[in-house]
Amino acid sequence: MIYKLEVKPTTNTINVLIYGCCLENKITDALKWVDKMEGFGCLPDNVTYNTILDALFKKGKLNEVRDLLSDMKKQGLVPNRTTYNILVSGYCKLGWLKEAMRVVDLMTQNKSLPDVWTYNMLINGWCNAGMLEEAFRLRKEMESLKLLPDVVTYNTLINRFFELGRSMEAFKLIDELDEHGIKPNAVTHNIMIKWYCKEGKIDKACKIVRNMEENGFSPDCVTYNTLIDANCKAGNMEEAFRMMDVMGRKGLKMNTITLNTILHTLCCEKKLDEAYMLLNSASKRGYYLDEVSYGTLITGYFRDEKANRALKLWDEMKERQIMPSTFTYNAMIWGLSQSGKTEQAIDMLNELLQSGMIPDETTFNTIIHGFCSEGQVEKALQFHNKMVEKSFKPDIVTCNILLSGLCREGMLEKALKFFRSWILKGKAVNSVTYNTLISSLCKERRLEDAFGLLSEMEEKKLGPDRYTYAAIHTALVESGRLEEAQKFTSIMVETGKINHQVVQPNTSKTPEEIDPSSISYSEKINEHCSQGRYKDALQIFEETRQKGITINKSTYMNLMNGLIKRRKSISKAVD
DNA sequence: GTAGGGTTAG
Repeated sequence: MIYKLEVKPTTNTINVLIYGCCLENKITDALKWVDKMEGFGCLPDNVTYNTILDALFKKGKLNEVRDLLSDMKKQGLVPNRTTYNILVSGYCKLGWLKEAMRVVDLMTQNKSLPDVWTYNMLINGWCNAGMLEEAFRLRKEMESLKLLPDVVTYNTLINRFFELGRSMEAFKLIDELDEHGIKPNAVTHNIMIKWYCKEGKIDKACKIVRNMEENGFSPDCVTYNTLIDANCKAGNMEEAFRMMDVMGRKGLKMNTITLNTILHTLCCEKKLDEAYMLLNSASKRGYYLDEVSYGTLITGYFRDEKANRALKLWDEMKERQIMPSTFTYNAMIWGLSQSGKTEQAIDMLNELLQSGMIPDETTFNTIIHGFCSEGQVEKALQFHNKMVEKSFKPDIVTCNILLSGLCREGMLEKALKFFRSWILKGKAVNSVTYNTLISSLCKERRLEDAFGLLSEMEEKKLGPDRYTYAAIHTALVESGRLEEAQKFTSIMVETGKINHQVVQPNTSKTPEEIDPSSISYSEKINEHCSQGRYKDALQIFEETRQKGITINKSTYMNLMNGLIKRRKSISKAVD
């Protein structure tokens, strides 16, 4: 007998569904549910709209954010504090801080006063823009409003100091946490772990993991993903594999980020076929692929000069309804211009704009660079001017790209003119800017002009460095001014601008050289992996461990690949 | 376990 359940979904039920859709990046489905609500006799509320607004903003779909906001108002709903905070967060992530501050004004006018969340997002926004003074000013302001900074405020600032390499100040803030009676949390530990990994001090990072456990936090997916990535980047495949294993044993599921880390590592090792196979089998194994997964492989193909494969993958991604971010558009634009297809790259830019996304500095700089590499400096300049009219703000990178393009095409005078007007506008330059011009002047034997720029560079404390040195030294030698060349060298060495480093030959031995039996073990493991018999592969690996035999790097990669693919069966066994 | 902040991948 079949009973028809007389249960009607409520707004809350559907909100949960919508939230789930957004988590899976299926915003179209989420919007369909909003339309279906009325049929179920319920209406969307603030939670409904806020959920989708946040997802849209996170995907950079600004046009759709505006549309949905007006729909919301048509429904008679008034934005609440969370709505405003979503807007603040969205604008901050785009780096549109003026707009973010405007939303704060708006919320104050509408009596939804900013809270600790609002301030934390603003502080993060200003931190990302590199304006720490403003971030600290906001922290003061929040204190005066009796909004006490919390562990998130501290984590934001600590992380930023680490990212800027100002670790002393970061550690000072960690001490300050304690003084204010705020307990560091798992994120605080993860931030420190990331810092040590970045410094190449993986042993210290592991010490923090132990501290973390002593403080009552168990390492989470972020912790392990950080360690896996750091070990992959350092070439410690054995340790990376071990971390993946530990992660699984602790009942933590590898996720998209773990997968993407391995995909990236495979691409770096030029194992593109294996990366592609992993990408294809991953969704069957219960992973969500995202645009990062595709973008990683697309970049891998472009780097390997397989532009057609890259383009095919781009189409495949679109077919799967996975929407590329500006970052991935930039990767496509970069790849196309590297393959001599800068005009096609411009088509990509138009597609980006049509889909309601916002290009960034990298987008424009990549195209300008593309024209320059094709030797079409005039086109690069035209494009630059056209984009400036459309409110593109050229940065130091734009300047350096154009200068190097002009110099390479022998248009040194035009380059110098551009440089002078750039400085007159009060825009920043760096050592790359000076080195570009100095080496071009040197090549044209205009040594006195080069020296002029050299002293200008020194006045601004931008150098000289080893590139400046090489350019000037070569020019002096080639002009037969040997005495000056020698004098120049000694001054550079004495002032510590350059050092005569002796490159140590790499004497480290491969596992095969240490133990010939490692070859046959590696081969056996590889064979099992290629046939999908990961269990057998792991068993042999266990044998090598017990016998103290080292296997080679590429075999570890195969094992890691296998662990990723086995995820579903592991989690089933645990569940 | 219905919405918003800080940490991991390119």
